[in-house]
Amino acid sequence: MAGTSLSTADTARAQTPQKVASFVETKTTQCSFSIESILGLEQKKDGIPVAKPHRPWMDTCNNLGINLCLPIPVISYEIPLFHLNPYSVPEESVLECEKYLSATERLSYKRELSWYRGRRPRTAFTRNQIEVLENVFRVNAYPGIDVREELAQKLDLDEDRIQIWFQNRRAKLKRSHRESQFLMVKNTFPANMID
Amino acid sequence: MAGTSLSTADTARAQTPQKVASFVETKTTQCSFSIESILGLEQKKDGIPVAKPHRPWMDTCNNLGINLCLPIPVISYEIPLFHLNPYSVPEESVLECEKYLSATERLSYKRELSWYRGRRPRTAFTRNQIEVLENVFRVNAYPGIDVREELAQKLDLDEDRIQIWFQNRRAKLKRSHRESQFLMVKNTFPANMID
DNA sequence: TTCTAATCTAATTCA
DNA sequence: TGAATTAGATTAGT
Repeated sequence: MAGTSLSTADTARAQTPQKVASFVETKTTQCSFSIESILGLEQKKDGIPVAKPHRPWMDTCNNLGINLCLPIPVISYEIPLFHLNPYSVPEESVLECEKYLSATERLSYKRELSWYRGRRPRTAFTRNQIEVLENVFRVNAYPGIDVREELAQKLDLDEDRIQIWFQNRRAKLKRSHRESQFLMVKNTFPANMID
Repeated sequence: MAGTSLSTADTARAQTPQKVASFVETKTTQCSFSIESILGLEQKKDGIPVAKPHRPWMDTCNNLGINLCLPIPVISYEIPLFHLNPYSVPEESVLECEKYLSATERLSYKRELSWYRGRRPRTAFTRNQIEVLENVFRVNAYPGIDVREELAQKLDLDEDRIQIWFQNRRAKLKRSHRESQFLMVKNTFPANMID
């Protein structure tokens, strides 16, 4: 059944199982490592190609009996099956079905599913919320708990969301600064030095 | 240059001067502004309607003198003009020039244009590179920095490209899983229930 | 058109 | 607190 999910491109690539060796041979010049060493590094898990998914939040949630009240019976019936192995299972496979839901149902369903997955549903800030947050950010990129609380109340958001938003906003600012600095340096030199 | 980190989208959002009241009054240490004053500062710029082409990457690039050494003289002449207002520039008009370029010139020009726009030129992985990446992916979908670095060296790619490739590959896997699950659900129930 | 590289952001982990 | 990283959603190039 899983095979049907693979695109033709994937299927085509899957037809060439053991050709890594040939590649390595052609690249003998700088071969101080072997693919085998990499492959050997991670032992597979029942054929599941995931060694270290780094998803700690799954640990605390994969034993909960959630989704008892999903809006659609069909789906509430399926989800417990997904529970068995979160890694090999498409957690959002059901999202495909959303097409057949009303807007309200879809939202509520998405929320349930996200919670089931152990991940906070992605917050969709409104235009106005972003606007206020940006304006505050221009003046103070490190608002204290009091400001955050006040913003939370005014914008009808959890204080946690405010906190996270500012963290990411600062990260974004830093990143852009870094990049512009980098480009600036780059541009002080002729193109043939960088290209 | 902090201002340049804000996209035009941010500017565009600044059009709902709402009352967020004076929450700052409760806090006196960090910031002595009121939200109103902050919002008041951002009453749109001049009369510019600010259309939004959604090019966030421009944030870090629209103030830099790039393309000082374009490979094609004709175009290197043109691009600095675009610089003045990247958002109001009709890219199609630039593409017009392509008709007068050879294939090689066109390619190199496109690359420069991408670079100018602040987007990295799309990397074209070779067959061998894809093959190795796929083989590693089957065993470990979440390679650490060490494996990525090693792959980068072996495949003559930036580590960043490796990282991005695995991200996109995981997304693709998820997508295909999602689809197969959807088909499974669909096949489990009569068509009239979901279609 | 399809596939996918590149980008952006919300969320999370860890030092 | 911030850097690194993940998922997920888009954008856009081939």
